[in-house]
Amino acid sequence: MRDVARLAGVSVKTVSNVVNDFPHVRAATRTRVLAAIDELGYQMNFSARNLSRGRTGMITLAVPELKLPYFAELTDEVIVAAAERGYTVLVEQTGGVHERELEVLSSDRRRMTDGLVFSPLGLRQGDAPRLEVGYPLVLLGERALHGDVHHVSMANVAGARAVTEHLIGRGRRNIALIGSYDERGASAGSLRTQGFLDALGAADLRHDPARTGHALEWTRTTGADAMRRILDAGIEVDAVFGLNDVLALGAMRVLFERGLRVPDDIAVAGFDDIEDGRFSRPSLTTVQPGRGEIARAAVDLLMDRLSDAPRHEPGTEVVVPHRLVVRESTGQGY
Amino acid sequence: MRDVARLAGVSVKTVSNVVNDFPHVRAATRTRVLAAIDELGYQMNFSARNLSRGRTGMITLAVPELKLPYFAELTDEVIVAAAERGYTVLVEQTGGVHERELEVLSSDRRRMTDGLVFSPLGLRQGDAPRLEVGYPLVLLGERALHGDVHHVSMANVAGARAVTEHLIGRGRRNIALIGSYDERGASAGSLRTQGFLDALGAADLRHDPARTGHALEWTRTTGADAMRRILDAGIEVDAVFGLNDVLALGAMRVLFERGLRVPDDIAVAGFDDIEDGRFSRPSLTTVQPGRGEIARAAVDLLMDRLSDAPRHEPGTEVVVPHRLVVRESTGQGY
DNA sequence: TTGTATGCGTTATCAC
DNA sequence: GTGATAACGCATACAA
Repeated sequence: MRDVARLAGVSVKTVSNVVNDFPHVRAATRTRVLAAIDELGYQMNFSARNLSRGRTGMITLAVPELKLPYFAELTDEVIVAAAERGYTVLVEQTGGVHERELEVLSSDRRRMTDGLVFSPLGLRQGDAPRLEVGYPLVLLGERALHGDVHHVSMANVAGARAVTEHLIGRGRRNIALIGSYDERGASAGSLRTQGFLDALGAADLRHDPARTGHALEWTRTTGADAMRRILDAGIEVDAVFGLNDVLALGAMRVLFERGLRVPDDIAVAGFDDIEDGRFSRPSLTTVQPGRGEIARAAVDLLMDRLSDAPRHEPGTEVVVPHRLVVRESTGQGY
Repeated sequence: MRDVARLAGVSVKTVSNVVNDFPHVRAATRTRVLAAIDELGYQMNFSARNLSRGRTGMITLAVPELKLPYFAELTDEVIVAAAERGYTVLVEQTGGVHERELEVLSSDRRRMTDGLVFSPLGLRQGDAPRLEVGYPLVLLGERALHGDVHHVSMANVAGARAVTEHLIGRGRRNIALIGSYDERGASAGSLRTQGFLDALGAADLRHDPARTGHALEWTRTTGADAMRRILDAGIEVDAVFGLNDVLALGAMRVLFERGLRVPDDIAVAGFDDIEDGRFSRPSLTTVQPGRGEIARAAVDLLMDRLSDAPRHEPGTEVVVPHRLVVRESTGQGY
């Protein structure tokens, strides 16, 4: 930059002004500086700028696992949303493991960025104090965890209730629940379970715990395993609600292996609306949680906290509405 | 850090030495410094370190799209491999668009990191000069593009040939090819197409171009579209080779919609071994390209180029072996 | 509108 | 082994 200044016959300050296009620079001067920059092939040093400014222009996104389609699609959208605002995203994978989630909150790597968008899985009530971090943080999930942190949440209860009501409306009475694990707290799992139970209650149905297939991780494999356990127990089942799509897809695979027809014998529904569900056989009924809006809202909230004049109160919560997507897996047969 | 030094009664340099655990620090001094660090809750400023060291400890990974399962899984593994070596990954999405791929090579965002692992899609022969970048670069794909750049490639030709031979071995003679688009160059598409044609040639079979379903993007949607076009043309087909798994899954979905049985009427195979293929109905025969090894090799090569004493020659190529994975979609029926 | 001087927090180069 | 001091390259008061 010093060289550029010399060549253009101006001071470093002026070059800096041009590069950051400050308002008060004479057109002639600017042209001269730009020419010099071009001639010397000058490129700004970000480390120096970051040191001086005290900011990095990067944010961290922490998700359980990138290979889970929901988080891959979410990350995609967060990257795009951040890019629109001139920010770069650094992706962190926690595996949904409690210890590693806490670690992310205070890790060195996190400190290389200006803020964090965090999609936790294993965080518990007792972890609330750990969320008292000294940097901009936006949580993806329910607000129950901590009052002063920005939250972006999806309509977990309402969505699960809607899809369950849909199953009931299709005449199903013995609905298996795949994926439930920790009923306490405000995890997506417990909230969706809540919505599920609400719908059953409203229809005067009781949920037989034997029709619950637990799954610590939410993957196709664990969904398949849970489905197998339920079928092996010999309990009557005429529908399956997977707490997310991959669980449902894993379950559906097992139904196929056991020679059960979907939806004729057993209807299946999931949650998340990942792309696979549109092409599976049969295609999967699900809840579209508004992934795009979530990503955008999260980045917006973080940008707001990063700005020097935040508009949002601490602990702002944005709830994104859901949409029920009915497909073949709960259809009339095919 | 200055405060820490003062509290510990040592110089800044000594604190720096302790933090970077340099060899020559007396144990007593180290303890004292660590105590001071702890008491003051000192945390190092990365921007300052980066400026001083001239490195950032971050690398960029550029992929077409994160929501494509193959790249999601690849990114996952690259992040893990980089983390093992103390590096953080910054993910860039090119959409596979030529212009944006060129842009990534010289973008400001790229310059925030020490190097680039790049998985191009639309890069052409003529772009070779653009790969003459002044920073460590590792390309994922064939070496044809540029001689002096490190490459990590999968066994595209051999893998495609193996899976095609498998289809022929199952008695299939009229194999449709889904996804071929640009036959020139050394893209994954043209190489896999090559392997496909090699296998046919070796079996004295000819490929009817009418059985080729072009697809610019490789997604489930484009795979489905291509399959529809082939079926609508009324050409005889007893097998389908999707140039990757999502194309094959999209095609399989269409076969299902048309009432064709897989594999009885039409066998289907793909390439990539993404997780979906293990749970699809039927499960998908495919080629496992060694994704984990690719990620690790790429990061290793980049680390080597980043080190002050590189062991590898410029233009080193690592070829990762493939493995054929036979599943239901080419089985004996089910 | 533009220039000068100083600070940002570390690492590196020397002496000691 | 440890300390003083100069870069590192840019931003920002403040002065002109």
